[in-house]
Amino acid sequence: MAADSYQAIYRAVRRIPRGKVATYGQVAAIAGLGRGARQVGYAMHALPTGTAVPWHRVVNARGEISRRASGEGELDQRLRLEAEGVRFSWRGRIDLRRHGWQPARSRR
DNA sequence: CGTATGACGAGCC
DNA sequence: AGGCTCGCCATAC
Repeated sequence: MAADSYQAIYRAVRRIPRGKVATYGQVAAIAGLGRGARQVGYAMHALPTGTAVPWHRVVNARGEISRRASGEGELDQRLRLEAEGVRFSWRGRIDLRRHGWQPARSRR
């Protein structure tokens, strides 16, 4: 089984409010992994189909949907986000200034 | 226990 | 601006 780290990551992802997105690095920091952004990606990849975790709200630091082995998931993620009101730019990027989730105690 | 891998990130060319 | 390389670190083999 995957380590508890995954559970911590999923917990962090669940905190992301609807209509907002968080970066892998951000989730990693919240989950206590620090710079384990890659591990977050791993955890997402390990998610089963039909999971309750809002994995689609996790994007990379550029506000784009990360490239994965199976290209299908990318489209699914975009559709889910748009359904929540997240707007994509013509280049397929999300405006993090607008949809980027900012957990309490964090400032910019 | 050592090596390889990867849904990332920041830096350099 | 766009593309390539190196670094971080947990998981898998």
